[in-house]
Amino acid sequence: MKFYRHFKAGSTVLWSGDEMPFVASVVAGIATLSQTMEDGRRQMVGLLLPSDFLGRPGRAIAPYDVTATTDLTICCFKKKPFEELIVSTPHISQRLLEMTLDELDAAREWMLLLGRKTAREKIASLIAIIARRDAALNRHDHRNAFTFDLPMTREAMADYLGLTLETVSRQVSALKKDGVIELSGKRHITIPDFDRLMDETGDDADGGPLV
Amino acid sequence: MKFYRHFKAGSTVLWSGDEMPFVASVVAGIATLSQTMEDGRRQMVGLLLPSDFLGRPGRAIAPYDVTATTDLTICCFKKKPFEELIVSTPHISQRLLEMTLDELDAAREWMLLLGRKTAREKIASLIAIIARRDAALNRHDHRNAFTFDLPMTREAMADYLGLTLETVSRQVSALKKDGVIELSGKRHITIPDFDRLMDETGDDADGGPLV
DNA sequence: TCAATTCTTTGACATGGATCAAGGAAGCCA
DNA sequence: TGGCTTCCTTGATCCATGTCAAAGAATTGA
Repeated sequence: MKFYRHFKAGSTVLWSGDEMPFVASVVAGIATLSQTMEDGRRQMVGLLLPSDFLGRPGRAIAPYDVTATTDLTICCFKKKPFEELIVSTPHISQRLLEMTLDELDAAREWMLLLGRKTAREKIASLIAIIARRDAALNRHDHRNAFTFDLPMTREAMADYLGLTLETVSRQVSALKKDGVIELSGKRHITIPDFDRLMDETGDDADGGPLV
Repeated sequence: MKFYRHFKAGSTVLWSGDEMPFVASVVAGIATLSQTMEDGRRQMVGLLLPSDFLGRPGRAIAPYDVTATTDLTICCFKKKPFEELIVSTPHISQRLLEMTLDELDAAREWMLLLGRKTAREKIASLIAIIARRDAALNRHDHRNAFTFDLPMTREAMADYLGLTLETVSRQVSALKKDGVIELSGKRHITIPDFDRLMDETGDDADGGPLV
């Protein structure tokens, strides 16, 4: 009923439209959900981190492409027994509800970004989200300068933000030139002043992204 | 524990940041969820139709502006007793989970629209969504020409689609000029050929929006 | 009936980001 | 070591959409 699967960084877990006889939970690594239009335009619509849930009780077909962006381990449950488990164990659907509501909030924050932010604000927002997540994981203090790696290519950033990779590259360079971020290599970022970065995101000082 | 509230079309149900001591269910009418940036840029992030749920167990502060776009009736439950109800009645959180997953799918479809579609595709998509909903409500057949009213102003369409109202107006005029839609007055639309409209949305023939 | 208001259309122009194109830098493996 | 390959940067140019402005419908209320 329960088994593990591993995927190499860059490989595809599921294609949109695939049969999907299980639900799963991310154990380690990062996966993305994305949609692709017929002519190749692609938009990332979700990010799965460890403990996040993949699939949906009562749905047999994957609605999105699922890609491993890092090496990935997921824990799969056959759908039938899982659906029975949900009915018999009320606590599970309550927990699932909590997680889904969090994802919905994240999706809506993201809609504001996609619909209304400038390219520069989009980049600053993404860097702030990643920085904040990293800070939470590693118990850094937001207020001090700190350093982390971007876990994605410029192209993946573009797919996330609804931009082209050229625009991503240009705006990252611009933020660097303006001293908002420091870059060493292509992926390694230092943020000298987190408040300065936040000013560039366009978000209110208070009600920033909920992710 | 349970009480009804009414709102006039155009009035605000809640401001983002408001205290929100209840959860609610839409009984009649349409409400929208939107976010506004400090400089006034606004993005609609959700649409509440009858039977949709508003609020979240375990959250006291509204994260979005909620606006009645038509006359609106909602049925409110005090939060405390509702939270107890969820724990004691497993079926409710299962139902809530279903609804939230549907909203999440809709939000992700919308993210593709916001991030990657052209203005023309956005307008066509919105008209198709409204048309499809109307067809479902009134048991029309998609295949024949049919007619309905846009339930929103050009400005609301712009907030929905991440465009300006001028661009909305221009693209509606363009679709009219090209014979994809017919307009009488500002809001009354006839679709002579639904497939033709679908071609303009940029969506695959099959896996169209799930809403 | 005539303002006054709100909603919408249309035009002229500006611009942010896309597109097209070239080349640099880093990693990989023979 | 050197040549692939992948990823990234930068420049030149174009165009879709935004911005600013004016005026045309439709609706409302006096």
